[in-house]
Amino acid sequence: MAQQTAHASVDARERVLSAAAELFAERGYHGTSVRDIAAACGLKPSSLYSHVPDKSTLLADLVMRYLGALEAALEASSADPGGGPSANRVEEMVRASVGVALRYPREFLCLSNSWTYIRRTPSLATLVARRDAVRAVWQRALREAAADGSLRADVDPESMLRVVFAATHGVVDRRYDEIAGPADEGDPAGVLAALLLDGFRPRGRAVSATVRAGTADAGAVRPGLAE
Amino acid sequence: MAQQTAHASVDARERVLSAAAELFAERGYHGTSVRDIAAACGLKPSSLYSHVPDKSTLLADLVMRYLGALEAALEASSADPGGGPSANRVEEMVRASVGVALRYPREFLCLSNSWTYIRRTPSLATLVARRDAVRAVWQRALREAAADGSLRADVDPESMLRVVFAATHGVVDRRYDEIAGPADEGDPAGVLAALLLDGFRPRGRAVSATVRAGTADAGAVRPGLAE
DNA sequence: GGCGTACGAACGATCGTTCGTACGCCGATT
DNA sequence: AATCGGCGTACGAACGATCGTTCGTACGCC
Repeated sequence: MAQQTAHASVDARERVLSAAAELFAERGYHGTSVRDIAAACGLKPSSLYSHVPDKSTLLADLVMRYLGALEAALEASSADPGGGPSANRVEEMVRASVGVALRYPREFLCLSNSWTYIRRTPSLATLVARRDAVRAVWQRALREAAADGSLRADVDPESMLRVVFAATHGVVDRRYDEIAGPADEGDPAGVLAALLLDGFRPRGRAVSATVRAGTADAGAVRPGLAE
Repeated sequence: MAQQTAHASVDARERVLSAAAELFAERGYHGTSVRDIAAACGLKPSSLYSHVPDKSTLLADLVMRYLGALEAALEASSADPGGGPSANRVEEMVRASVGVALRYPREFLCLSNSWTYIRRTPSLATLVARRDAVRAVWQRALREAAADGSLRADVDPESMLRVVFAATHGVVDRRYDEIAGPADEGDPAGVLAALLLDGFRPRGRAVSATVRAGTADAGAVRPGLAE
């Protein structure tokens, strides 16, 4: 029972990564011990080090993976849309980014919550470079949209970018369930994109086809309140 | 040199609280040791326990203090504004909330980042109750505004509230400096309120008097990029 | 003289990590 | 075809460090 076939090798590392992602996302990097991670994938602590060199490297790898997915999604959505106002491209980018964050919620939370705990290693430099590249793509899109008048020009792009990233966090992080109510079960990416681009006030356009209904009247229910 | 006047007592506890707030905000709860806190206020670790019973209580007290300030600010801004669309009240509440977060940034970050680490004590129940009360105030305001048509009705209030809280975090947390660029130095509360209520796209109204200029053309500068 | 504060020393617990060892599988050797 | 060596993996034990916290003591001020 102790030794299994001894060649699950391929996904053994992956299972460690996955368990670490889950725990880091839920309890934070310093709130998770190596022993916790080992237990979560049915291993003893010392066995982890056959697959991973470090606790810190574990975190760095998760962030690296997320950045890869984000870059891929942004590459598609940030391509020049030909005609049309370039604010539409920004809207696509919001949708894409939130989509990636929802597909890799644990890795996203590792990045946004535990980024600063990654040890100062050569791979950190790579991480920083890729992160800055993502930021550059965003800033270019935002400035272009401000320039052609499809985005408001009275607010600097940095502030907009901040709101985009933070709001994405708000959609993904389950800790907001307790303070703001349950997450949207429909199309969170579309809802957020509509909310950010068009604002809370009514406007001509509406969120795609996902008309939210049945929630505005419940009033006293407040689900997910317990703790 | 060791013993000072022995009656700085009144603010001794306050200095401990303040040092803890600073460190918790910067490195997180589990990333901060009691010895770090002690060193930050020129004390030895054991001396802390003359002023504070627990590390966890320290965190709880900081959150409690923030909730108090938030309640006070919300009480003023969530009062019925008489005439006018009730979306204006929501805008006031955003301004007030961001204002409090900027006045107590460290306590705010303790709340948003380390909330889940507070030990299960009687005082946690109080904390949860007050947090839920704040949420109720927000939800009531959002529903009212949706009902009178001054807020869009195709997005549920929970999603809006999420965006408000998360965006507030985005304005306060310095970690966003690295990923989104430097924070707004003007009137962040007003900018965020305008951004959330009216959206990224141009609209008739503009952010109060703080016309942001000189940033939309710099293009290649990207300050605050280093790491 | 007592109260409030600060301290050094030390507690048990847990932290991340290393080491020596054991064992199943696979390719190469005889 | 049988054998063997080594590689990859898992483990128990233990390392030094650091964790949050307690205790006995010393000292200045009312």
